[in-house]
Amino acid sequence: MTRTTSGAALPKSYRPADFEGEIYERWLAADVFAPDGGGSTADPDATPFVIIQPPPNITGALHLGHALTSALEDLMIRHARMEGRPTLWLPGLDHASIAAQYVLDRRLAGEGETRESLGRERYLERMWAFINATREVMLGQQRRIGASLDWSRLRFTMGDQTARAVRESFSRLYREGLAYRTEALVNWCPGCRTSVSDLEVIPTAETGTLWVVRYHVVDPATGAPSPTETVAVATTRPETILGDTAVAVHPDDERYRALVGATVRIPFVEREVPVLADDAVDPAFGTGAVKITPAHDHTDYETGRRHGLPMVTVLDDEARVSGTGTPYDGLDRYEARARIVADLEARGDLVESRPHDMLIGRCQRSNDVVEPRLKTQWFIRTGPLAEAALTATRSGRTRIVPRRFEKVWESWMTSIHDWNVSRQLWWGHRIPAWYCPDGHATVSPEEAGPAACEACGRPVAELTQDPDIFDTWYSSGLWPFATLGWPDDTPDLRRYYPGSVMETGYDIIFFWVARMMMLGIHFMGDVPFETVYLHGLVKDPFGARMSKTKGNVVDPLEAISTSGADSLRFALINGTSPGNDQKFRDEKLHEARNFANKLWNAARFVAGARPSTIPEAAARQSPDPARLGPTERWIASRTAATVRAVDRALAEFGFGEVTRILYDAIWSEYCDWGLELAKVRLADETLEPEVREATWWTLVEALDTYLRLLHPVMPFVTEALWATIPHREDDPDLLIVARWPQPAGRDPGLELEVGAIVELVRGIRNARAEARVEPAARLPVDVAVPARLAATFGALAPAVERLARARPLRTHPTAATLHDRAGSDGLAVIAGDLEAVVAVAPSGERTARPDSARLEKELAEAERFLAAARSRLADEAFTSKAPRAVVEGARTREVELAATVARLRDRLGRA
RNA sequence: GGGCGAUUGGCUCAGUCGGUUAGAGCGCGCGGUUCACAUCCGCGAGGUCGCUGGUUCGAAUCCAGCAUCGCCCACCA
Repeated sequence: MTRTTSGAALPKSYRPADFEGEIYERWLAADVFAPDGGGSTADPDATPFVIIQPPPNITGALHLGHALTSALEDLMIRHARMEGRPTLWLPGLDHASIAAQYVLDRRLAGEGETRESLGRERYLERMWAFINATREVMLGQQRRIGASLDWSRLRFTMGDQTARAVRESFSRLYREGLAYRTEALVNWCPGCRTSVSDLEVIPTAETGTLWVVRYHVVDPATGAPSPTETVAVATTRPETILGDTAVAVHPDDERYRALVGATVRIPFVEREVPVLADDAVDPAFGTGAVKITPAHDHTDYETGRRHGLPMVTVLDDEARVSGTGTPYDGLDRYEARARIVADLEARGDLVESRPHDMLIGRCQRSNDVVEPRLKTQWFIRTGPLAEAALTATRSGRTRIVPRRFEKVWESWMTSIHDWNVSRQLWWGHRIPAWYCPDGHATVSPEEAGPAACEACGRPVAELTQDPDIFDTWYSSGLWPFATLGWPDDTPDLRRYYPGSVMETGYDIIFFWVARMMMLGIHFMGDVPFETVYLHGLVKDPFGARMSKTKGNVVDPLEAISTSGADSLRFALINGTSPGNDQKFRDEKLHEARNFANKLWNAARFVAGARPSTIPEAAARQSPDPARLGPTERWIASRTAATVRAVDRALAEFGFGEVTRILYDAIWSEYCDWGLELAKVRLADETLEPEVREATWWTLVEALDTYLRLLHPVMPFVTEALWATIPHREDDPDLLIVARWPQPAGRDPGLELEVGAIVELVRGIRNARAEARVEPAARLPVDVAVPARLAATFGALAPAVERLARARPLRTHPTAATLHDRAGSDGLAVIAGDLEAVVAVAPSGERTARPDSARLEKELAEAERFLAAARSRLADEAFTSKAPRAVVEGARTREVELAATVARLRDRLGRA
């Protein structure tokens, strides 16, 4: 097989839209995404690297958060792939019960239909039609951003495989006593007409009303309510009065001590209920006496259970008053509330009403006010599961990045409640529980249900399946192993479980990460992933959450079409750190696009700079070590430094650091100095052709390395550019499966020497600019070059001539000979121990120096630093206690500064 | 009420296992048709690193307290 450059000239302009799609197709055709794909170059014996991604909801379009997730996960997977590890990143979609039904219901409403009018079967048909239309959109968006997902393993959480896993896992939990069915107070959303988990209830700060209501104490003698003896209670929901079954006070509350044990009459329902003492009552709030509605309030429910109170349900599924035997039956909760308040006032039992700031629980999906209700539902006992999950994080088996979230994790996991998994919806996995007319429940992993009732043996035909479905997060929690074939013992499951990194936003740590951990450990006997990497949220430029209603969303596809997927990826990753939110602005996108453009042009330059002695389709060569000058060695050394820095950042999940390092290295080092210095070498006809060839191969080598390093962040442009440079013998055809660079040796001494010369060039440019020299003018420059820099300076002199526009450039052994020869008319430049004079006026009148202001400033600064260095060195505490290297550094620094100060004073004519 | 995070030049952000002179992009000022790039090049201005105190030879970095903003958790009706 031939390994050659394509030789095709790059288009002049960087236009990502012209090649990104085509490159993705090439990756697909080469079959390089799957760990066992035909184009994989992975070492089959290496430890696989597996990314667990949150499958996006099938209903929505991708937003920037998805784009960030894809960018980060793709970065990790590409890096691991280039390291030669088999990599698995399994794509999928989540069926999102509530979200999907919410969307479809609204659509149906537009057609004058409802869930009920269609019926379960036709409704689900509509749902499948709906999601089949959206799924391609969702998957297409991930392709656009360049995600190298293994499409051969695509999974949907409503697929048959997941359905089996759901039934099997739940049956096991039931048999193990970890799943149980009971009547309990659940969060009921009247809009969605389903229960929701605690996590899906959003506490919302609102100003409501606090009503103080008087209940009449029943006279034990007459059995009638006393007209005068009353107890006042405070409530924000007067309609729940109808469900009151007690009044509670704090046991230590002197005001009410005598009342404990008494009976009060609840208005309207005329129910007689006890006054009892309970620690949960806060004597300082309201009147210090609280009405207890066990069937409609979480706190009251607990109180009710402690005291064995009756639980009276007074609201139906749509939050209408029901079954109270009062005229309020059938009224909506808020209408009933208004009537009840009015009627209380009429009776003279309304003591007061005042505005009250409080937290109201609203449904995450529909925003309706959630109503606690008693329902018979399935729960999962989380205690033992959470304990195992905590053991995993405490032992370090699974670690969380950044670490501060471990604390959040701990506190949540240690105070976790049992998980209500029943949802009164249709779109989702049906709970595999069957009930017989005698009330026995049988849970079966079989789709058709059990053969007969476990308890009484009634045949399945007489059993009825639970109408409810599972909370979406139940199947999501099975994701890391259900997608690999569980409950079957498959090769994939053995090879790719547990996963390496689970990457997601910190906002779903409890929804998803916690559930995967609990279920994964339970069913697989090991954690589902070794590392949890949490990214921050993408906010708008003002720091607000992006939302459709605010109209501040940035569409990733639009960003891609204007700036390219590479730019969007770079923009999202650059300048971010784990777990921290970021504000996204167009400027970030522009910066990223400019960087891609820079890289594009650098590669174009390299391609065009090939010496004519190298054939166009030449095989890749390493530069001949014998022909390398300081320029070439500097480029190689700095490139090696970048490889090490990037490796270090990647090892610490510092992805924002990776982009910063590469941006600086490619732009400020490789382009600004590497290419500029190399240009001079390549154009130098006095050099042997072999030397110029070595220069060019050095540029190719460095460019190759930078393209590899940048590929995980900007896969498209790097792949496109890599195709234009000669490849090594052992390189594959595509960069995506090429090898990650090995760190090469550095040459710190040479880096310092070249660095000094770079500083001199900067100094000369600065002096010229300050003195308003015509930018294009070439001026004679005399430089004093100390012996230790002589060789390097000699080699770089032609470059200094060009970059500092110095002509002629003359060197002198000492500052004394320099000034002797150059006189004192010119602009003085002091850069470390290099000193130069730029001749501005060949025959000038001896007036004030044109550069005295600049030199004075430099002197003042140098003196300030020198004084600081000296005072530090004069401090015995410093010299005795600081590490030797730090003290030595300060000494060196002092010597250098002293020399600089002396030179500057000399130039300024001071002693 | 508990917890977490942020606070660095006009803006957006890096930088903390303490150590030379705190960085970048954008913006700003001056100047540029240098044959890769005006999506560019060169030069420059601009920061007592939120406040107070402590630890230390040395603090943007560690500790304590405070302030402002944001987020998470929590059964004050």
